[in-house]
Amino acid sequence: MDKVTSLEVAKRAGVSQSAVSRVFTPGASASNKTILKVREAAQELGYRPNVLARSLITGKSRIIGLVVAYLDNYFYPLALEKLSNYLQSEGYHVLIFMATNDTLSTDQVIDELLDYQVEGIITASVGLSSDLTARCEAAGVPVVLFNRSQDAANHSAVTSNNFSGGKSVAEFFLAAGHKRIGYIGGWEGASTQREREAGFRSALAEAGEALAAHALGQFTVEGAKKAARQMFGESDHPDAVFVATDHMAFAVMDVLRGELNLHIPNDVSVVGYDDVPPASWAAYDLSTVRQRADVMVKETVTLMIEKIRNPASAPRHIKIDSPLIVRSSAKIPEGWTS
Amino acid sequence: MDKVTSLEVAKRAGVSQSAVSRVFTPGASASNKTILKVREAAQELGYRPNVLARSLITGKSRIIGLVVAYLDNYFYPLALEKLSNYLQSEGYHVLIFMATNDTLSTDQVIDELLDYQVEGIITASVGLSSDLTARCEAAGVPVVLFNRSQDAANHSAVTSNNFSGGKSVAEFFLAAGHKRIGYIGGWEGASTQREREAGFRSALAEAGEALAAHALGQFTVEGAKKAARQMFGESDHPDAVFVATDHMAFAVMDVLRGELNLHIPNDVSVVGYDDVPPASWAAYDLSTVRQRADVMVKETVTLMIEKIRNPASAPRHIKIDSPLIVRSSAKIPEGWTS
DNA sequence: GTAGGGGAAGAGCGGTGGCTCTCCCCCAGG
DNA sequence: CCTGGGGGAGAGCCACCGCTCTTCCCCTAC
Repeated sequence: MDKVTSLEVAKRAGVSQSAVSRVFTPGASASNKTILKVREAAQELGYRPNVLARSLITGKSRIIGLVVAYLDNYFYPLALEKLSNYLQSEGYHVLIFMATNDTLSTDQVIDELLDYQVEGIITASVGLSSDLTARCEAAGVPVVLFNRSQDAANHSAVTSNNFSGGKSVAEFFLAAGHKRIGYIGGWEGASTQREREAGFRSALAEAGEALAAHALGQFTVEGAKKAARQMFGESDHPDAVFVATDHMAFAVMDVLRGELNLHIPNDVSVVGYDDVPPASWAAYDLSTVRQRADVMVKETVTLMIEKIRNPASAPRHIKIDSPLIVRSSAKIPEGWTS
Repeated sequence: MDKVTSLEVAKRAGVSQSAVSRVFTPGASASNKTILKVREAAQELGYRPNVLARSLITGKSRIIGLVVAYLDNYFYPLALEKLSNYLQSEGYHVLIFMATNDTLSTDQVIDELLDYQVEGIITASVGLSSDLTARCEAAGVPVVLFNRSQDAANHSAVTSNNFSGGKSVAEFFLAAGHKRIGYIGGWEGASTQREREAGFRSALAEAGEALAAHALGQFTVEGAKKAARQMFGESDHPDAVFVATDHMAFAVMDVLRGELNLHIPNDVSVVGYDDVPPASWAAYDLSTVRQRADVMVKETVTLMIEKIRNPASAPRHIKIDSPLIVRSSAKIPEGWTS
């Protein structure tokens, strides 16, 4: 019933097996007559080349491994969708692996990935041990980090410009006249968290201001709620807060409005980061820094393909500009443009 | 630098290549001494078996193809995450394909999937042409539909019990005393849409009521908004509406509250379907029918594995009970329990 | 006659698995 | 006690999975 091989097609078409192979290999030459005969026989038998067998000999699996940690932040599914589409259009396919965020499981997951002879690995919001990096390097498998960077290691990475993104939020708050400014971050292990905070603090410092309150929400809804309750529980609470991801910002807004009876933006301005779809929904209408997933994905794939074609190419860290999207969750400075 | 083969390991360990193979094959026998020598040599060389080569001869790729259409409904990323995790724990890996919702591209996508010698195909919210079904059948690749069913074809499928889910929403509305009841659906091609509506209508009919308003939102935010504006633009608008997915329900709520100044649930009761995370966020607090993704995934994988082990096993359609989750977006009937 | 296009043949790619062969252990018989 | 034969575990050999690619050869066209 199953498994039609090129040999059977060859027999039926009355040619050699290698002729069949040539017909199905893009760069190869065959006479029109042979092509016709072979295609017809293949059609009749329902033959399609076995990609696995092909990749065994060519050494190219056309598979890209993708390692993802959280899918609960809406940004990642969206990125995944675009990534998969884009790679598909380039003739690659995506083998997906979920990783919890401890290094142990990540390492194991990447080992399994390597077993599948993937041509490259893209990790989304996942850190890599240097040991692992070495193994990928040794196996000649390029790695590109998506939305995460690592200083020490020589990986390629694509992120939004988190530092300048954080900075622009601070400038926005300052221009609106806010004085008590808070920050609710994610998790110290994440480069995105660190850089957003650093950019935010740096712009405050330039203006001679300092952070009035600081907390970490671990990128979770519960963590963010807890941070918000603590930061806004007292009467001298901040009048503006930058939350490191939209996902957490929604939770913060829910606490401010639903539990603490604070009005947004009159009592508190809230700004997030990511610009996931719910940020534009009327119930939140969240001002936020937009991570342009499409651009990030495009750069990631480009970088990946470049490294596959030329393994010696130097690792690069690409930072995508991330514009501030102004909506109604934060006080808008007089005469604010752009 | 790369590509350590079993032969090299064999040389270093001073054994035959097949001995190396045996050490890395679960069921095979080898002496402790050999195992030790081989493991050591493999360690030193960084050897891992080539899964592709293995699957070429065993005929088992341990790859499951996953076809997904929309990742913009939050339900799917969540399901995908669980699915991938669960399959991983069973020793399978997921090759992911995005499909737009026309049959043409789906067919092409599945062809490519078949090229990778996948052992099974799971489609999430995607319909299959019968021609395609036949080809999968012919190739001996089982197909399981996730969150979609197809009457005619003999596929296995796992869905929530959409009919009874829709029914329970109608009963809930009726118990609360609603008289003008509307429905905003998805897209007629989707079995989920049809069954939810059928269940909803059937419970109304049993009570001697009929649908006061009906519209389709195509499962998109824009479509749902348009439907809502149209349905609630006049003064004799419905006082309760069932929206076929949470995703659309949020958009409907935004329009009702933000554009039409209607109060929820005083002026209009809204109930959704899915129970995605934002449904429990305070800004929406949406009453909805819960699709238990974890149970659905578990059943899907179980079914898949059963069909892989025993290709002759009869196709089954498993329906998962879906409870109504009562929150504040709809009037709660007096003395309502469960 | 020579050049060149295109088909056939065969050697792998990195493994697996059946078959054979060896070696060792154990037991029975002299 | 020593020796020989039977049996089983474990290692080696080799064919093969389905395809690509190089080499070689043939046939055609100029």
